[in-house]
Amino acid sequence: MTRWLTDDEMRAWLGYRRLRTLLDLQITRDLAADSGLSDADYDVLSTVSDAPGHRMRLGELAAEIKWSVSRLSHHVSRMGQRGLVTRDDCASDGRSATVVLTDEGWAAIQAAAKLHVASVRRHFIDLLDPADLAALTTISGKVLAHLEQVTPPDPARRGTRRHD
Amino acid sequence: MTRWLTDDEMRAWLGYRRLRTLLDLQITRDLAADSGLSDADYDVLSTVSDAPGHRMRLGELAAEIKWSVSRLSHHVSRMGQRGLVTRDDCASDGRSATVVLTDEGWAAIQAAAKLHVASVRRHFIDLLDPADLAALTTISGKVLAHLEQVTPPDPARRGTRRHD
DNA sequence: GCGTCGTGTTTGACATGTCAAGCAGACTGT
DNA sequence: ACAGTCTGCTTGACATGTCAAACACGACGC
Repeated sequence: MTRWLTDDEMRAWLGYRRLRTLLDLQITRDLAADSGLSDADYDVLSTVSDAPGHRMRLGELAAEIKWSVSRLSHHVSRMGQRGLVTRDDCASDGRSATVVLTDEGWAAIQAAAKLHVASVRRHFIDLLDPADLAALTTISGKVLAHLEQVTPPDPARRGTRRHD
Repeated sequence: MTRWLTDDEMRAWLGYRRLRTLLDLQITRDLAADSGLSDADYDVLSTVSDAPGHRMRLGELAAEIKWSVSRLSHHVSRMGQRGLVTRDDCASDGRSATVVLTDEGWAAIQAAAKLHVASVRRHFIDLLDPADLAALTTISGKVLAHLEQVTPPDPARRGTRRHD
């Protein structure tokens, strides 16, 4: 009844799983050793630093990096204690909170980015040739097109079935 | 000085990151909804169930699934409370602990496996054609060959430089 | 035999993530 | 204008992961 994975399929799947485990581990380690930041810190800092004024609404930021709002709120508090960001009350909407990079946060992400790119190159990008990169982009494109239907990207369009 | 990522490289890297985030999220959700297991539970159960006698030394299991021993020890305790596994003292070496599947654990992984494979097919494998799968296997092969040098697979061969 | 060290595992304190309330500012209809 | 509801965020209780210390057995040298 069940269609099990063929050998080729299994190799691809296990390869992905193992890649994911080891690559993330290595990148995380490098980041911590090089810059004293966690993956989480890096995602927040780099995303906010791309936004105009180095500031971003909390909810938007959460959506962008696919975190729960609650997780982000907790994490921003911790980053606040370390002086990397501050919260700012938005003028137009009293409920909303805005995450703002401090000078220290901006310095941290600038310093980290160079080393992070080097790490990504060393352990991933530079190991692959252009055909590999193209294939990877194709693959993630196909899968993401599917997943972004299944996982409601907006609070809107809710009734999507999860099993088909 | 720093070699930033080209557009193609950036697309490939961000694609991978986003794929990793969303695919894992979806697979985890399905697993929890279908079988009441976490990813962590599934990794432990499926690995132990492949071992002869449905039993495995704690340290070996940890190495196999790339967890810290401590994490596994904690997690085995929790799984023990849920009746999925037990600890068994090894006869030959008094220090060592062995993780053994209970009948309930065996039943759980058998039931979960079918649904998990279906989920993996639905959200990943069946979206890709044979060329994609082959490319993925190539890519993970290249990267893992590198990473398994960098990350000491054994407690032996320690002095490996992390930056080269 | 018996200190000493190495190895495999457990434990406790703490960091991080999740889930379900709680809360306060904004919208809506009357 | 104000009761009810919605929305965006915060909070607290709890689950999970990490790190370093403790532990307990085994192996080795004397």
